[in-house]
Amino acid sequence: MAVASNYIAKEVEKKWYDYWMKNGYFHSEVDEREPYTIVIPPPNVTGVLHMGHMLNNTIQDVLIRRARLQGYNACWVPGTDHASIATEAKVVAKLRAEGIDKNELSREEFLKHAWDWTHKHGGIILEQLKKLGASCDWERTKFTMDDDMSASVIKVFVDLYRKGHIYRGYRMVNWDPQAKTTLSDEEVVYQERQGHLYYLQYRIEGSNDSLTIATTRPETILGDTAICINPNDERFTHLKGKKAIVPLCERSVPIIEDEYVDMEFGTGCLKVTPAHDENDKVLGDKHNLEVIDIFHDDATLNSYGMNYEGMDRFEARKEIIKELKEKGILVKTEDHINKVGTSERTGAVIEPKLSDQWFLKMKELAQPALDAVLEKEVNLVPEKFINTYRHWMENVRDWNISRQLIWGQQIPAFYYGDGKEDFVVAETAEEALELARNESGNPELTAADLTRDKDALDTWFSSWLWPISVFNGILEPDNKEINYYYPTNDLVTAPEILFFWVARMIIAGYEYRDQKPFNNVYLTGIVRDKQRRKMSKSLGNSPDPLGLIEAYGADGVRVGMLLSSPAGNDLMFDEDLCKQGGAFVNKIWNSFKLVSSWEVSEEASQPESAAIAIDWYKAKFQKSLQEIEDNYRKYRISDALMATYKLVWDDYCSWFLEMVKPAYGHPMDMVTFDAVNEILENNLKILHPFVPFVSEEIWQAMKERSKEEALIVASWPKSEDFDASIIEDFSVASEVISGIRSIRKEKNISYKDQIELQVLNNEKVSTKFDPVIEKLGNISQLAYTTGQVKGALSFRVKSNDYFIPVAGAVDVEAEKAKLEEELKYIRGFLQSVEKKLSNERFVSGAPAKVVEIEKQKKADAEAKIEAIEASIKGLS
RNA sequence: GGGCAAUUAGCUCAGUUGGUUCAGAGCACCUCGUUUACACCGAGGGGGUCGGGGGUUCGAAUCCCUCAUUGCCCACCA
Repeated sequence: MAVASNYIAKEVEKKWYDYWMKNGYFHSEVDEREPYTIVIPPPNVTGVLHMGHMLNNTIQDVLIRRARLQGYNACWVPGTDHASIATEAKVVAKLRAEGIDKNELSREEFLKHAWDWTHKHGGIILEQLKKLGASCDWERTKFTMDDDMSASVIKVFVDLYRKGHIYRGYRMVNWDPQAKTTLSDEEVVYQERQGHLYYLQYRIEGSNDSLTIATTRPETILGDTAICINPNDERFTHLKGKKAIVPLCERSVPIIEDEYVDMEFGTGCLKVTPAHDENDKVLGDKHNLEVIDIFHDDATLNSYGMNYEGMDRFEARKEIIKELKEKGILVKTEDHINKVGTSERTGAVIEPKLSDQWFLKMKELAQPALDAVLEKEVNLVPEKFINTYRHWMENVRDWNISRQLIWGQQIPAFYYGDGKEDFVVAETAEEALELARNESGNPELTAADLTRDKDALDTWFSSWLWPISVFNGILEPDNKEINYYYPTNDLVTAPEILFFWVARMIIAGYEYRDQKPFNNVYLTGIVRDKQRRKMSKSLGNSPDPLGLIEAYGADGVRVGMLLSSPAGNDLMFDEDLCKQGGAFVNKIWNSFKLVSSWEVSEEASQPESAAIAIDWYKAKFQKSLQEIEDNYRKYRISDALMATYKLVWDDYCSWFLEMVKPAYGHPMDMVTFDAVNEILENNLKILHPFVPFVSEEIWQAMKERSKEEALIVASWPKSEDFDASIIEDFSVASEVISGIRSIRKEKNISYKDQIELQVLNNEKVSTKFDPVIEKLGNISQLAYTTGQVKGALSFRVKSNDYFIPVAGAVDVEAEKAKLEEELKYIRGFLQSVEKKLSNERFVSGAPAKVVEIEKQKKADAEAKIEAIEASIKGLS
């Protein structure tokens, strides 16, 4: 078969991806084989591929391809997430650019725009994954807003409500004023910002006295409903029971006492704003304080803002500071670093806000999920995340699941009256009406009397069902797919979403399947740049993944990603790694070109060197295979790759192929050729998970190949016992060859010129690899000698001396000096061993085995010294 | 403030229960090299008192204490 002379990744990769797709190799159906399942962490439907996805999905593809080769029914379910807040924000921005205000649209109209947007931009990311080589079962592609997925979410909501796990409550929540929705605690990112601490003077009612409080948010004084002091603070005893006047709005508020107040901080006086601070809310509840919310939903001031009404909170802060300064109320200003909560999605500064929201009680639900991880039912890789997981699960707080958004599953709660509690929860409007009639005692209610809750559910409230709902296990809990594929095997994701997603999937798994959702969770690191900065769009430090694939090939990029990514450690991404990956791919390709260039002849007989090489490589392959298997078992993917890399590059290319390479102009014998092809096939199998494209290309181009039609569905090599002694022998032989090389180099003897090699064999053991040494050293004759060879250059391997006669070029003194130096080193070594052995405490304290080893070392050293001394004698 | 990790060659990292092969790998670097696949190559080489200090032990990169530095998570005192 003709083989292209240059490896062009781009053409090759497209060709084989299409071929795999056409033949349905990625597709899985329930059958009698054991399943191996991965569900993809669904990326944002309108997102584009970033380096984190590259890493993540490369690992998943390696795992799934290996499982496929091992004969499992491998199923990798792909899909996307509707990402309610992120997508809705994009749609709102797009509409705004077109001059359309979201608030003027009906729910249905907005949804139509959102779906249009989703259809237009959705799925780009999945197409990008194909370029990477991801062998997902595309026929199973799911979207968290698919009808059945949404139905599952609604069913679960209703079920949890009826079980009493979901409640509606008026709580302090994280409010994103830009998206005008609440966020869960996990969606708030705290950032350190340089701010100020403002000292403000409050008058004491009915006196000329005043007190000073410190605040970082002076605009919130308009919502103050108390001043709080520590009852133990003697500085303020005289203020007890009095009232203070809030500046600007001149409201009279009580001075309350609570030990919560830190006497050391600021002035020891705290202003209490229950509507805008969680801790103040707690104080407010405890002391029955009035709650004054001074903001609109978009964080502009409302009527409590007086003449600042309608002004944005930050603008208002500036103006209020100005006014306070003018009026002499602002006593002083200090720099102060505070942590500001921001929205993970929009970046807006979060405003604590009181509102009616839906919550899921977590404590009880979390227990089985906590136990599962602690008892290693579910393994976290690396294990260090168990601690973090436990800490979170033990302190889990109720989950705010409602969002003031349209894009998402609408909460199935229906209001039938004016009261806060006049609602029912049901999967359908019909059912809701039925329930409402019962609850209200009014059989006259009609569908028109019901109003559905406007809020949508948090996106994670759909993703937490993902491993179940992709197999329709919520709606049809007994269907054959869920029973077959669930629990899945491995989940590969970023540690950032351990709580957002992983923990909640485990919770849902136990609640709805009474079983874990996956056996293992592989937590990848965060992809950072060389300066350890997290890769991000805003920093512009993230390379374009498709550009990398273009430049180095998908195989090259995959190798690059994996070369330095131990589980759980951040990955310092460097494009050079992709370059290295590309070089590896090229090496593989060229080694194949070499093999395919050989002429083969029925008449040729197998050289001894080739037979030995084959025996050796098979043993070496088995040894590496065991290492590789072990690395996979421990999820040390980069180590598995490195072991494969070294086996192929060093052992196969640098040694094996050189050993079996036929002499110039000579054909290769059939026995060797068949063996080389068999070896090549096995190499390709272990390479395939890492470099699927080039390996398939070679597989398909091989002249001699097995019955297996495609590498992607071939069978993983079997582990066998191997002969360790031949590997030992080889390592001696390779040292001998190195010795020959260095002498050739030293004396500038071309490899074209044959040389003689004589061995003074002190152990009287000949090496199996003599024919190999002869071939690779281009030795005309390898002879054994009983004495030192004069007029020759020499080197030593183990206790044997090797001599290469070189006419008139021997520097006896230099040779002698070399040996003397070696002698000196060994004597020093011997001394240290003897010292150890003469130490009574060592001999009696250490295990016999260890003492034995030391004794052996001593004997070896002594033998070596003797041999070298003999050599020196022989020289002169 | 609380908790958890980490600190080994210029870089990224291995080093399982303390003791053969324990000071390693890959890359980078330096020297040399057109030997019939590949310069995305080949052959050699340099480079670390295993963060500092102390302790346990016959013996410590490995166990204990302490200090330093870094990272992450949680909490969020105005």
